[in-house]
Amino acid sequence: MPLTEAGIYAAALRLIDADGVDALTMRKLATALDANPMSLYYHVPNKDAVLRGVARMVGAQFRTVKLEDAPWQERIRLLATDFRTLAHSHPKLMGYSFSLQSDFIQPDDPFWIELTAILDAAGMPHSELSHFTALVGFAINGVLTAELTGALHRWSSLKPPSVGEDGLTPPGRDENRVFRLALDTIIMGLEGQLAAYGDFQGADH
Amino acid sequence: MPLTEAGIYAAALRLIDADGVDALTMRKLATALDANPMSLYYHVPNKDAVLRGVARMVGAQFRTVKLEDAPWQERIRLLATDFRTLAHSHPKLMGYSFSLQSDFIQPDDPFWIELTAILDAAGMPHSELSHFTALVGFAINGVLTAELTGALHRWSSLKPPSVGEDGLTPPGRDENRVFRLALDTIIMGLEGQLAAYGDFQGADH
DNA sequence: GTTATTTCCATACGCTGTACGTATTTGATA
DNA sequence: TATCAAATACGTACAGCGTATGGAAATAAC
Repeated sequence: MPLTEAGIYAAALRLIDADGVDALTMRKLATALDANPMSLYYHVPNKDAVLRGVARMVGAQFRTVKLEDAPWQERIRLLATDFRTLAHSHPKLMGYSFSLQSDFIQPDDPFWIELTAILDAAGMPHSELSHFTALVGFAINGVLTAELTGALHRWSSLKPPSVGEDGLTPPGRDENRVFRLALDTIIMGLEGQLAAYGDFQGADH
Repeated sequence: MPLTEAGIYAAALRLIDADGVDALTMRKLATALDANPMSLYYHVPNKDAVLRGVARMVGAQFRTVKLEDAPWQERIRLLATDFRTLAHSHPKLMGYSFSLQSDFIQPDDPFWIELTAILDAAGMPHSELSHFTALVGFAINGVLTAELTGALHRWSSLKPPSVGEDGLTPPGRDENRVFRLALDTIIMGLEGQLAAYGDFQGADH
């Protein structure tokens, strides 16, 4: 099978999923493709481009069910959990990609388009739409990244230094709960913001 | 001047601030310290430890004014903007540190302690305290990281694909505004959550 | 002065990304 | 089918990386 750009990205993704981003090497990648290391460079300018390409590829693969009739809160919840599922299927990549150059998601990717559409449908003023889209997207990404690196679990099961001794961390899937909590909190915040804009518009007109 | 662990971290921080994390090399670091590369290894186990050490060092240096009397909303705002200032003074480090291993901030660092105290003072139930502390911290971190990598600016000044044509992005300091917006939204969300717990408690007792 | 301990360094190894030049394969044209 | 040009693949080589290992130099203790 001949070398292709997409094939290189796919093989790189497999290696990253298996051993992490740091373990990815042009030589290992070539071996996995049964080729010479230098052969890759005809299809790809350098290693950085491979990583960006893999990130772009995964981000673009994202699909979500569109529920145009459901209330926007529900649509955001669904979008976020779908995105979370995607991130969970490539955790090693996500950790790298989000924080280091943050082009895991591109403006023309389904995630962004849908999030923009949802906030628009929620009644967000157009002048603020991109701001809030960015804000919500990156806040979710922050929590999600923390979850994937294990940080969220470590922190959220932390005893406050000198507060209470009661309430031992209950067993069970804690991270699901914290992510949901984050989502609910952001959504509540959005509701507040939208209400404020509504009031303003109501008072103005 | 003899080599010390703290001195190594300090020099590494200077190099990172100047040229970025990727450009940091044990050899360059040694040169900056006027020493042999291998001499560093007596004080530090390996390069990864250097990066973690630098991150820890900066995170621990964080200081904020404590306004115990102010309303918790104001205290969070202050804490977050103080943290943002710190992050802005070492942007290259922040981008790496947060997303890759996320121990920029440790549980015993002032940032975390103060954030926990604020949420506690706000009336957050102790059983949820660490969850919400983590959630708020990582959401803020997400937005902040996006700001430092330039992603926040790129995204928030993005025209929605097929929505409106009016409302050209006004000039001026846009990022300040988006960060503030994120903060306000999260705070509003917290208010909603706290109100819900309050209602529950009121109905229960 | 002698010894013990801490601190530093010289050499060297395996590995990395990739510049550069060349071989090989493929496809078109005659 | 023979010829040639373009597309694709590879071999060699180099500078730089992190750091294992063992010995030198400096410092402290007696």
